Amino acid sequence: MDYSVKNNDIIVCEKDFDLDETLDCGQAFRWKKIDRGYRCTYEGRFLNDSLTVSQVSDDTFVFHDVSEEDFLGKWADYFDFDTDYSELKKQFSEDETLAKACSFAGGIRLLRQNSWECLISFIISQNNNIPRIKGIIDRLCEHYGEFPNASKMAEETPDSLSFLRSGFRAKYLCDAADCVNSGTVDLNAIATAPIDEARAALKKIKGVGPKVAECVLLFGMYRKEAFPVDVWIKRVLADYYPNGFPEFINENAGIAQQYLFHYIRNLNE
DNA sequence: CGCCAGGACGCCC
DNA sequence: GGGCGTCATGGC
Repeated sequence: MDYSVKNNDIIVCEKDFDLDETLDCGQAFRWKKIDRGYRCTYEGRFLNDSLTVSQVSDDTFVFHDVSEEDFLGKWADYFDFDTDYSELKKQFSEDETLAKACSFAGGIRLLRQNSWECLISFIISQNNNIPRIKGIIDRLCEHYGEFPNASKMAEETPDSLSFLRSGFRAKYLCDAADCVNSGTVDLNAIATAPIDEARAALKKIKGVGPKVAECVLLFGMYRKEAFPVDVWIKRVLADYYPNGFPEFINENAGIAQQYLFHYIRNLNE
């Protein structure tokens, strides 16, 4: 990653990065499209932080009103600028289907998000659509003035969460808050635990099944080997990989999954 | 009106 | 252990 400081902004030159594809592909739900780019109102990976970022050309990005220290210490990490996606996609492209997926939506990057926020977000995501997921998370943040931590949410009951209009998921959110707040589920420990152990630990939370657990591992714990399988990916696996997913992808299967997901969903458009 | 949305649960056999 | 109805809510 190449960057320079200009007034109060950081100018980043980075290939294989598209803001729309990365911030609106269903891995994060709190980035809002505004006139000059995107804004995350309450928190990115970091409590009570905010950022406005915009893309001004194919490979040029402006991080507005950010100190060099904050950029290097927070946002460069959040946007995974240490990873060479060009090299990654080169590897992926040895596979025919993935080659197509990479050239279709090659600007997606895996965000390094907060694990707790991802847990809550993907519990909300079950049997739901993206606009409504965003709406529920909006109301959650608005209610507290920020994305609430587990301790705050543990004070709630399914009834007191009715303002969310999250339906049957409210009781799941309460259980998640209880588990994390009481220490029954230790997200930091899970983040570095062996992957199967981590999956089992997450699934102790009510409303967390295989798909949600995998999303929390991938999007909230940067476990790149995690591979969320939803109806779309099921379709990809059945149609293009009847003999199984290529093994050389395994350690980065989650990132490959992102390209495939975006590709298959837009295939008919 | 019915159908669907990046699923999980409970119950069935 | 796989198959299926059910679960709230809102957009189309």
